[in-house]
Amino acid sequence: MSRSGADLALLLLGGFRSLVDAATAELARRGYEDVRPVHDFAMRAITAGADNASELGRRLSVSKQAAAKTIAVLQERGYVARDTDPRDARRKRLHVTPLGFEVLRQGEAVFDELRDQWERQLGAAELATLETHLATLVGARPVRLDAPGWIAQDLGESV
Amino acid sequence: MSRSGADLALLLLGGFRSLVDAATAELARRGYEDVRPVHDFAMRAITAGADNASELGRRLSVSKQAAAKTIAVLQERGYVARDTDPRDARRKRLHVTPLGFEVLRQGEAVFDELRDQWERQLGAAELATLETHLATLVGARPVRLDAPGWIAQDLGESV
DNA sequence: CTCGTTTCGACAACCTTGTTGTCCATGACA
DNA sequence: TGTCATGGACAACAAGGTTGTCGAAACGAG
Repeated sequence: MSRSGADLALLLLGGFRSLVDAATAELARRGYEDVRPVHDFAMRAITAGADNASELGRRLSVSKQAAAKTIAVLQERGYVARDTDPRDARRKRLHVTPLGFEVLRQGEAVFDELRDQWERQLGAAELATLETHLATLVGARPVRLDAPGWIAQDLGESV
Repeated sequence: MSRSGADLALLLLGGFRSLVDAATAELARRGYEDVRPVHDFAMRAITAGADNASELGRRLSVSKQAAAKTIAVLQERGYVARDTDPRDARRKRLHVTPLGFEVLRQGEAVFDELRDQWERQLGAAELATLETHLATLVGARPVRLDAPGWIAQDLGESV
């Protein structure tokens, strides 16, 4: 019974959403409400060296204005902080706060737990195979997490 | 090398986006630009019996106002048409036009071609296994395609 | 040293896809 | 007939993104 291509797309989306929805819920349960993937993604980029809004925008493939808005939210929640750069007065150096790191750590743990759960359902070897195959198909293309409503914009067809 | 849970989520998202982006591009190439997944989804629901805005909203788990906006777009493009219901003057009966059906048909074909491509890369049996496993993990939960920016809102963590 | 160019950050206006709230016309029913 | 439910339209607003503009600071060439 060969499934249709549209079904396959739906399966992938469904898998992703299952994971993500569960993770979001668990994070909220642990006291980190309002944590969004974009936030996590941004914090990782900041940790990795994107210490100003313009650079963060570039790394996330988003306009610097959008990056600035994300930063504003993160800052408001206390996940990142900014101070002026003594060497370049135009910049405000960004860094992730201990609280921000805690969110990152917990988020990772939650996702790993979910993966373990799937592993118990499918078996370690099976899940590993599935991952390998997906990796083959997806390739090394970086995944962008931006673009609000992209699901509605890009999801081209038949899904 | 056990991958992390976050990577798994990213793989799923990546797979989905690969498919969808390719399909959108191909559809555009065939002359159907600006076709969005939501449109396809909505047309299917209309075909399946959601012949008015309120009902469509319910089926798509979206407010009737949002459904009405989608309908307005579809109508403008000529994919659906509306006429008054002779038995209930409050209603405007919806139906998909031949052009709309053509879009649906082509969209399906595009997705199937993409699936075939993956099948050639992985082998029929392997892809079937992958699909079966995903289906197991995802369960029968219907996938909602709504919520603008849900990716940014729900993607909870670590992804 | 000064002038032009580039870069950062902020502000404003606008788009898109949702959401609620409100309202009227119509239909269903007691 | 009077009351209540429903469909559709309109308005106001939210979230996330975009582009355009602009001032301040830095850099580099004369």
